[in-house]
Amino acid sequence: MPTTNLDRRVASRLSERDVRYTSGRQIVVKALSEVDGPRSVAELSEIIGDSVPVSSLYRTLAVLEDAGVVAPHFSKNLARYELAEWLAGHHHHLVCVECGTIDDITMPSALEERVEDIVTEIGSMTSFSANNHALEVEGKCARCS
Amino acid sequence: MPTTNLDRRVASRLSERDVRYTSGRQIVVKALSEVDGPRSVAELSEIIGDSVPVSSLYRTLAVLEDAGVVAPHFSKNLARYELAEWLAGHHHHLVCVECGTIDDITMPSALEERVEDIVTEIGSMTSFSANNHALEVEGKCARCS
DNA sequence: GTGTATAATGAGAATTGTTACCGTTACCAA
DNA sequence: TTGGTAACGGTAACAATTCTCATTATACAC
Repeated sequence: MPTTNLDRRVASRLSERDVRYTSGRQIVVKALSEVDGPRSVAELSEIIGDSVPVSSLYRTLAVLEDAGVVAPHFSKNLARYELAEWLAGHHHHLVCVECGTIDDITMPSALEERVEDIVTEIGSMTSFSANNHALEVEGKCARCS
Repeated sequence: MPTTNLDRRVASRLSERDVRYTSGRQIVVKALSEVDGPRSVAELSEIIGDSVPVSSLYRTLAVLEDAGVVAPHFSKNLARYELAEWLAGHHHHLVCVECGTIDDITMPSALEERVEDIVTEIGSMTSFSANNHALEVEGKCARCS
């Protein structure tokens, strides 16, 4: 019984693929929607509690990734998941090289346009047809500085 | 006894830090210099053979990473290492969403400067101290288009 | 509703990549 | 040489992830 708008969008995506939107999966999607960056299984488990056991968390994330609902991000040998861009909006990442935490950053449109221009130029320089991009900024987060 | 130019540069970097450039370390650097992308420990071990045992490979890569000679790249829960940018040159990645291939791209300096400007502005917008960036361009490579 | 086939779940075992440990070996300086 | 320290290599420990399989929930046909 999807309630929020996000739930409805995810439900429709999953039903297209004959994948059930079970309560455990809803819990995971909700948890991901309430944080501001990719989260590891351990972090999600901390947030969610034991209503979704770890083994199910892994399976659920694999299913959601397969359906294009979440996207993985790897750092320091740890997979972190976030809602796919068609759900969460286009954004970039601030990656802390100290603690590995990743924060989302949505750039002002002026800045974003400049990134898009650069990507377009790369496309015209190469035989590569670009359709998306990800700018990862590495450095130290406020806590680690 | 470093022989190649690369060896000399690495040797000097390591000696600055009082880290020895042993033969095992030279073998690893040589192996990385002869491939065209990041390689995992398993892949390196395959290339190198058992002249450098796996446990030493891990330690060697950790030492070299610490000294800034190699840089890790994570995907699918696997660390892959490549020579650091000051040895291999700063570059970005073209990621093909069809076949998964990652190609390096070195951008013209004018374009690169524009990326750096954007990263600098992001830094000044946030409490994040940026020191590097990675622009991953997603799309279709020539073969898959 | 009831039955049935199938998808999803949950607990733990197994696997895999990585790190830690520790006795041995190689190197450098006196 | 010799003594001190860095590096090595084999193995055990570890942590993240995947697999297994018996159980439970769900959708669909009747």
